[in-house]
Amino acid sequence: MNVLERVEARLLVVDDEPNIRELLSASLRRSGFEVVTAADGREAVHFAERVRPDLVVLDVMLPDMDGFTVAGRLREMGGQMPVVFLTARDATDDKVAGLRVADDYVTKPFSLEEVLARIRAVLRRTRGDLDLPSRLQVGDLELDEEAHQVWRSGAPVRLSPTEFKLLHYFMVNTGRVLSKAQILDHVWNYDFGGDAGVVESYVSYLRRKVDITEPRLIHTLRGVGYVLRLPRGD
Amino acid sequence: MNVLERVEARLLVVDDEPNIRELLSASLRRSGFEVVTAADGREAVHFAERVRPDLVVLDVMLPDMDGFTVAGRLREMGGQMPVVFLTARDATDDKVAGLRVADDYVTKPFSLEEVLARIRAVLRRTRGDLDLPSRLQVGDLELDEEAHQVWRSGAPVRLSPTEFKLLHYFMVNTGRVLSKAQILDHVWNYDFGGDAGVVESYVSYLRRKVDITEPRLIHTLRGVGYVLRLPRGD
DNA sequence: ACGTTTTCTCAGGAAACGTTCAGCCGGAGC
DNA sequence: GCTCCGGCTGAACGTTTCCTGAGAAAACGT
Repeated sequence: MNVLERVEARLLVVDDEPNIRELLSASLRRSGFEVVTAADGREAVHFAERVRPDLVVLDVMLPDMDGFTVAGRLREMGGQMPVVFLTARDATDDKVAGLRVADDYVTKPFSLEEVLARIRAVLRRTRGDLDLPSRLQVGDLELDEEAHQVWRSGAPVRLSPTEFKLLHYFMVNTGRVLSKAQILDHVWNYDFGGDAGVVESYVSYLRRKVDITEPRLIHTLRGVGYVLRLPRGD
Repeated sequence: MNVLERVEARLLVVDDEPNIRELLSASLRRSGFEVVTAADGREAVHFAERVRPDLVVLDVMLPDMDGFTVAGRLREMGGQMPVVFLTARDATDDKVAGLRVADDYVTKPFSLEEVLARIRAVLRRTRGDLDLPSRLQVGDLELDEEAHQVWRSGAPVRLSPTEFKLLHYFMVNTGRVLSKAQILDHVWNYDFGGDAGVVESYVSYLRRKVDITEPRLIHTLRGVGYVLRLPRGD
């Protein structure tokens, strides 16, 4: 029922920066994953052998060995663990080429929603995991993650990338109150320095595009945050 | 059965200000938690190692080391103790960024109800603790903590943040008489300078919004305080 | 290189909220 | 029955929070 109370899968997170490592593992744990972390390639291989994760989140740049090398070792181990790479946005060509061996990749600085979406998509593909639906629905509002498309009352709605990510975050957390800080942390890149004002703007855009008809789904809770839900009368 | 007679969990409270430390630990003990306190980072790590708390309440600003550093040491210890940070409201950007690795955080000056709510929410998430229900019910009055919503006789009721906190405090203490001073201490921030008159106002607001129908749940005990309960065979 | 889309900031205005206070009410005690 | 006292509530105030439109800068597509 509640995404937060179920272990979706076991993940191995590999990054040498403690901040990124903790940011990711805390957030993934909150989303219901079981998480083991490693700080370099040696540790990564060691833990992968021991805990047999369902998926590995792997930074390309590691102090002791290349991320691709680590990925190779993991493949040699069998068990075909899928890999999601983390890479700098300005990666050089040879690195981009290497990414082809990955099941997916995310560029730094990322947003948590981005990473979560990729992880879920890969798990869906490799495990045929139907517990992770690609289509979300609340009332007559529908969102298809794979098709990257949204409908309200059957009519398609055009959203910008940020608007889409925000709506997706709302729909994954239907019925749960989200503070502006929480939204900022999940939908915007982790290096974003701005304040919560931008969240207000985007909520305003979203309402104009997908919440002009009754019943209203996006509700403001003054001094607390926002929540997406059907009004419950019963 | 009584929340006061059961040890809910073992907590470690870390703050260098003795006032805050005592305020928190006394209140948490009264709520059924087992509490150990520490005044700085060194002590915190030491006690965490010895008593293995289920959760750590950690001030970001400590005399010897940064709260995030302490949190890092705690994670290295394994056992994945969740951390609730305490921070000043006007925290600078880099500190806000650090808060993303926290399981939750509360800004100073806080109210005791706020801290308790966050602690319970985190314990619910990390331990799947169903002894700590997110939904409270007294008669036909219902309150959902997560959804931040209230119903009376099935009909949703809109409450301001203070009204919600006050009702929550009443419902957690159903059947127990609460003095105005007690209510002030728990629901309002600890630096609030006003008098108990504001409690009378808010009880009045609450009655108007959630206690207009029979049977009345909020009762005045002249010269003593208030109590929320079903009338017993009156 | 050009126009378009997207993202973010800012500021005005509107609404909700917190707090105080004064006048009223009703029960308790004399 | 009268007086006190504690409690109730409506009004008023300043403050906070939120919404939205306008605009600048960056990214994007052609």
